[in-house]
Amino acid sequence: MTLSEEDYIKAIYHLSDFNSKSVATNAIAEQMKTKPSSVTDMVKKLAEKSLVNYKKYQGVSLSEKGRLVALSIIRKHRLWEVFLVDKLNFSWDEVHVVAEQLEHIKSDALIDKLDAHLGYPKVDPHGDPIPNKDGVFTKSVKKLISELPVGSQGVCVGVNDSSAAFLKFLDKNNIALGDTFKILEIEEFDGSVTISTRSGSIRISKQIATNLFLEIVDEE
Amino acid sequence: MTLSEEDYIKAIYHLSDFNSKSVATNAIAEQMKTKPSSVTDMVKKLAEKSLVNYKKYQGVSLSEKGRLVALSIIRKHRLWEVFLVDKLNFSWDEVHVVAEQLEHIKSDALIDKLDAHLGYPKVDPHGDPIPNKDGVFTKSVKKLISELPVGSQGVCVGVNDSSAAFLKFLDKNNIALGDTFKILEIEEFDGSVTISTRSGSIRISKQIATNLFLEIVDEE
DNA sequence: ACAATTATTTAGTTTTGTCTAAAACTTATT
DNA sequence: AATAAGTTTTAGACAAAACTAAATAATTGT
Repeated sequence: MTLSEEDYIKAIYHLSDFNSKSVATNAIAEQMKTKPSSVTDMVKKLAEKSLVNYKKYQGVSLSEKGRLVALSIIRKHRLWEVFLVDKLNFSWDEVHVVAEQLEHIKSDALIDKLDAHLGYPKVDPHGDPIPNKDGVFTKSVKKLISELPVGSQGVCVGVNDSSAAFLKFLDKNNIALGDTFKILEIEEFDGSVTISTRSGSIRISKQIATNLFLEIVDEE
Repeated sequence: MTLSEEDYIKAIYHLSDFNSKSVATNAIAEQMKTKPSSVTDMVKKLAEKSLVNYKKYQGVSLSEKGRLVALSIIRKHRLWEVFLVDKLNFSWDEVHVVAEQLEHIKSDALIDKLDAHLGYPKVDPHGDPIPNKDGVFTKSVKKLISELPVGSQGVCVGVNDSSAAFLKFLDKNNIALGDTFKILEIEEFDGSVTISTRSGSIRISKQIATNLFLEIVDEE
């Protein structure tokens, strides 16, 4: 597979909502920052290799084979992201660009050994699940802390309120994107929530709980 | 720089004996497994970008700019090799192919952090020196153990005698390519040599000393 | 010194992935 | 149901990096 083919497969997979539903030529063109005519050409080529299902004017969907290719690229991307954050001390938000390059390195042995070296992680630094060798992975959902039951665990991946004041509060309380939290207790009375963080457990108000998103990986 | 351009620069650097001397079109074609006419085209392009000095029919040499590009690629290649062997437990001889891909990843931050993660290694698993950010590196030489004075230190990189018997002997004595040895003592009487290995020190006969190559990095 | 050999370059194609412009098809609107 | 608007495909071209075949320069042997 060429680099360009891999990028198209990945784009189609993302646009089809991680599923196999049909995607429009224009949508792919926009995603890939290219023109619709170029997309048509490439899609024909991918159809030749039976990586996608394609009928003129009817949109494109990944074949099973194509879906597995997409998942293997995503597996590589997310493992490299874990490596960059855990081992090389990159920050949460710097890793994507580099991982976009690393995901194209061709070596099964490399990925197996990297996986082992990282301790077989289940999620990447953004809380997204890492498919295994066979493309099996747990779905994840993004939810506000206030929507979750006691016992849930996930990676903090975003804020609703991006005001300076709120971000300052998070900083003060040692809460950063990429941190893993577990919900320990929910106070009926005022809706405040006790969560465990790396540095012990803290209680956050309902207001804060409705402004912090966690990425939750379903139990398997 | 494109991938192909980087590969040409690297080939020219190797063919010019890690120097800036002139290299023949045919030699490059052979190294790159391509045709001389393709080389001419690419060399013109590299000359445009003043990465090489080129006059028709006169061969090619790297410019200072080109030499620095070559050294930065080699730096990346060798750092990745150290990573693959030290961190991912690849064996000595499997790493080259993978490193050939990894060396093209574009990110200065990545290489800096990788270097730090590896503890700023001076040599790769084959005993070859790793250039620093500015392209400065210590020259290395390959010598038989029997040619070296007491105190020398280097990485075992090859054998003269590749008979099964000799290789079996090495295995039995826990000597493998990629190991670092130091010469502790040379016995005048019979030319036998005491060397330190990972698992203590051993004495090897003159015959063996004349059949094992070490890669020695000059003191700086 | 000149012919023969070898090395190098030129000229013209090929392939991959892109582009523009025009044509063909769908969908939405009235 | 007809047309307008939007989407997708076709046709023809281009740039990068390769190739083949032919032409030209350099080197070597006698």
